[in-house]
Amino acid sequence: MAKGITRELIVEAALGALDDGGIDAVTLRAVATRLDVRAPALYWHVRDKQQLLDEMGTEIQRRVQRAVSQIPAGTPWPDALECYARVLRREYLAHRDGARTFSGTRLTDPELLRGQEPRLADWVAQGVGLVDAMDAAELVTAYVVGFVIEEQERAQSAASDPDRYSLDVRDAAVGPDSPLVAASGHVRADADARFARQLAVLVAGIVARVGAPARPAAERPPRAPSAGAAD
Amino acid sequence: MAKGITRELIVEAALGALDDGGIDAVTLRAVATRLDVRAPALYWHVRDKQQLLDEMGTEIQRRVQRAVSQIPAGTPWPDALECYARVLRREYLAHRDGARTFSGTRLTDPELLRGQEPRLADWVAQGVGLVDAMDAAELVTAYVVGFVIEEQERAQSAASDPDRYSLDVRDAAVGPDSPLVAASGHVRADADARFARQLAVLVAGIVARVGAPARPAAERPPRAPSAGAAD
DNA sequence: ATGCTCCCTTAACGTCGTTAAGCTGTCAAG
DNA sequence: CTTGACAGCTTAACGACGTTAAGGGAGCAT
Repeated sequence: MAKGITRELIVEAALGALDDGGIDAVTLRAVATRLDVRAPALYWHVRDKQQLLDEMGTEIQRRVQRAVSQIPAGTPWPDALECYARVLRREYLAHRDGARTFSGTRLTDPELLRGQEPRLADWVAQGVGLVDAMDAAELVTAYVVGFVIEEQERAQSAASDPDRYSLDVRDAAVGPDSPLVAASGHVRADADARFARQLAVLVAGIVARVGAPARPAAERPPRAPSAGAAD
Repeated sequence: MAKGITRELIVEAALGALDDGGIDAVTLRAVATRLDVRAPALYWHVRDKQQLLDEMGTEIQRRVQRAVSQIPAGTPWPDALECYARVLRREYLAHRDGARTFSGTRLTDPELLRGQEPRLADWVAQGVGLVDAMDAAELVTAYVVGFVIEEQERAQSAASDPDRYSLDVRDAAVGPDSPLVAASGHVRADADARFARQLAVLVAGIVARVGAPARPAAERPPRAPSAGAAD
């Protein structure tokens, strides 16, 4: 890899290190090595490690917004909201420890705030109040963050200690006196199904509060778009 | 502080260090100093730092369960669910970086699993299916985790950099071309009110899905209990 | 007295984020 | 063509971290 470091390359290398070894592997030395450079060189482009982490979170947020901006204007807002949730989960799941690493990061790019305007305008045009729209987005965001944190923690634990989340071990730990707790471990579906179910419940609650959109809803909510395209 | 270290004392000291300086201040040396002991002494009682963190998360979870177990049996499940959410948020907020630190920790005490049995039995007796009950608890848990992570991150950023979340700075960053985004920063209520609103929407969605409980609901959901009492 | 076990100590290793100081190339001004 | 400035990287080093190795000393059973 040739020299000529930029902040974007550093973020990219850091995301690569994250994917390979999780958050503990994102060290300045490791990132620098990926760029064929010594660790202090990074300080020319980045104030400190915290800023690098913020920059990583901001980049992920940019990808989320890029995907969400592909949802056609006029899409009934409950469908758009669900689509946003799926996109957010997908981008978090795409990187090891993604939810822990990227959630609650301070955005470094005001463009990401401005980019919310068209969607917000679309929702208001559909009759959603500003407070309701914010509550809806915040509610869904918080849910996705919490869900994926748990999901990735579980997946990582299962990888490092296969016994940890096996049903047999769980049954033994629970013991014979708690049949419902024991059974609850067995009806646990795969994460995709649970996420879809719970998200539907959540959105239904929001619709009940705000009122269904004026336009007729599409038959099926749109799939999560994959990438690219301007706003 | 006299000698005679125990695992419980270590966890207590670690929680103290967490409150004083946040997650970065929870070092084995700092915890040991609080107990008037050298860092390697901790390794006699704890396998490694990860186990200490797990033990801290487990202790918090124990406190949550202790508080939740005070909700009287027969309480309509939507009220109990809301109460659980408030208790969880309160316990997370009680410690700096609480949500980040305690969420997704591997529980070290199977008693915490068994302790869910009475509540689960109560809900099933009220006509809630097992899958619905798990979805409800998981949904609420994920929401609280995500909400409080954001809440604490914001509070901490505001403390270290007062400009960061001021409305003036935000307005300047957003610029004049995004009136809705700008306005959305101004209608943002305090965290308690937002949490209450969003939680009500969430629980309403779950009730709509599961069906209201057979018994008549109490007029007001019970307050979050404060501490103590056996199961 | 002897040895055993528990609990703690000192010393040290390797790695981390970060800073200081200096080297090297590019490029504009003289 | 020389000179100086400056961007962009280097090596060296600091203190703090998690963790391990080795050993010391109190208490107690033999």
